[in-house]
Amino acid sequence: MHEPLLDLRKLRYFLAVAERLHFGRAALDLRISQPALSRQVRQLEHDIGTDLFVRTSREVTLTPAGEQLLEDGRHLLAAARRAGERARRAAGQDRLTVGFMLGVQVDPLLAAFAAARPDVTVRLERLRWWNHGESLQDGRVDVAAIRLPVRSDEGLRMLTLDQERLVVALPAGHPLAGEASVPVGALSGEPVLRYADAGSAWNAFWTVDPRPDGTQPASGPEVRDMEEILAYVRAGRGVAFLPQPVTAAFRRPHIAYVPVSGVPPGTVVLAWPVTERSGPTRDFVEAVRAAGAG
Amino acid sequence: MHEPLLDLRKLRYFLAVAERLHFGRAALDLRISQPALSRQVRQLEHDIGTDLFVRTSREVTLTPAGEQLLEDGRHLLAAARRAGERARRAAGQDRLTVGFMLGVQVDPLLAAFAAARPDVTVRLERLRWWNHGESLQDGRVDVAAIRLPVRSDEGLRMLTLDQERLVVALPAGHPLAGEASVPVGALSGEPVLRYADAGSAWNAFWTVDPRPDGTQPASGPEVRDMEEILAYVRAGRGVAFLPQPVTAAFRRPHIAYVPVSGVPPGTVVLAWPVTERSGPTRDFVEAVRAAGAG
DNA sequence: GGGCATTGATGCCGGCAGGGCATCGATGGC
DNA sequence: GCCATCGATGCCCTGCCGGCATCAATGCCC
Repeated sequence: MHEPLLDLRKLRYFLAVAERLHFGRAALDLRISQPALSRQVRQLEHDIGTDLFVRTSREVTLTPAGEQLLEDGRHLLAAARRAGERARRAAGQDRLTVGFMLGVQVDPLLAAFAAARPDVTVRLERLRWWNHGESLQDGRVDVAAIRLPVRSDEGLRMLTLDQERLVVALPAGHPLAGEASVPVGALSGEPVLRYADAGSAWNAFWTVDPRPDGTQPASGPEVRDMEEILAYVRAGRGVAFLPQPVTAAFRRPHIAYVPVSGVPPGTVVLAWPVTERSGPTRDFVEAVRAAGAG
Repeated sequence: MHEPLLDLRKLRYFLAVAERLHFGRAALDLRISQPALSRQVRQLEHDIGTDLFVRTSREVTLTPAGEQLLEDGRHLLAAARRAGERARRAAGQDRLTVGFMLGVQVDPLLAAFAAARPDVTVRLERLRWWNHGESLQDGRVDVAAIRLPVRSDEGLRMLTLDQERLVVALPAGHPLAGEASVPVGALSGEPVLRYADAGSAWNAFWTVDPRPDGTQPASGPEVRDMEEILAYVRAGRGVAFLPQPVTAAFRRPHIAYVPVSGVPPGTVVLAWPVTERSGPTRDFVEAVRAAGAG
């Protein structure tokens, strides 16, 4: 009884492959494995009833059907996002969704807003560094407390909330693990763990590059998950930098977090789309601004 | 890592509810259970981030967001179907998908076509009485060997292929089970099993109504599945009419199939959309027509 | 006003799809 | 001719979807 209706998730996978003409790269970007992607695309081809790619082990090409679907699929996906956004928008002015990143304290913000607009119901949504832009743009969240950097093309307005000290994750046995703080230059020989598919801006963030003292980060293994980072660190395969507040969520035996000196702090901002969506959004920003001043 | 992207299956479910404002009816129409439907709609509401219905146990109403999504969703779903169709269409003229219903022999048709157009690759797709129209319209199949009736608004051209004798499924212990054939009038007292959500035309088909001898079919339990039919028949709870060729797929102990006399035969037709899609479609029809004449 | 029918929600379970890891096979490049 | 690249395949495991049974809320009717 199952419907062979077009599946937007598979369509999104297809588009990723079609735009890069490369399964491995597309899989990285989609944050799934290459085999999973291959299979999903195959299934899409079966659902539609025609091949979309010509695959050789050296090259991936679009079939005519693929070309057509690349064109239509982009519009379809955009229309789907718009539909969700418009529905949310129609829901009215008595609700507000606030995004936040791990470790960012939102309760003061919520308290300030609740005082100003007790009539508005607030929902919370956890964001990741790689999806905050999309979430704000398509209206899944109205306003979010996130870490810099943000891409300039994301169309966000921002208000600085806080500064976060940077710490380094070291294995407990590391010579520097006991220090009260460690200058970044002392870590220049250590390979730095990086997220596999971060853009250059986020890569710079994770590796603390450039560094005020001119030292260069050594490139370490690529990871895809915080637990992977911790496993590498514990094994002595590398170190990782992260904002101090997130460490609370990842206290582990054999892992030490040591504040890093000689680097600028990270910045937490309140961000919202330039295309202001709801009255509550503006009120939230204003309430936070006022509370910050007071 | 899961995407909260709009899911078209859930959207289709939502539309069914939104148009009927009734979960139970919509579930019947979608051929899933009411609990499953309720949950899918709930999940859609969670994905989008806002309620779509106001539910009381007496009435279901759309929220403003629901109204909006009803409007946009229809277009989105239509666009999705079109996208699939256009992709198939772009695939070119060297492939043809042939639909068929259970029990219809397609090999002569395929043989005739293979002789005429050996260059075309043929795919087969099994159709059901309740989805053949959609499949032909959105191009999932190019041409299909199906049973009448078809709805006149389905925009199909047709060519008669065959006539099928009607048989009745009886429990093996039934007094008429041993007969070589049974007049339809002899069955007028028996409750007739019917599909739960068939339109009136198909309902008439399953119940053999009206009957040439003027007898009236008695209404029996509604079923949703051929196996349910057989279970009912075996239990003596009712009888069911079906075209003789489909019985081959459902031979079972304790079930007897007896030809029915005094009723017109069923008709198998080759059907294709008036908006002729591919050259191969026309060639297929022509090959079948020619073979039928020969 | 109390039983009853209607209707959507919930608990529980089984099957399957989707994703991950390890590995294979094909294809160019050096 | 070896090797690197890259998509496909085998195997497993988890989570989701759907089904059945049942519950809870709400009008209706006598």
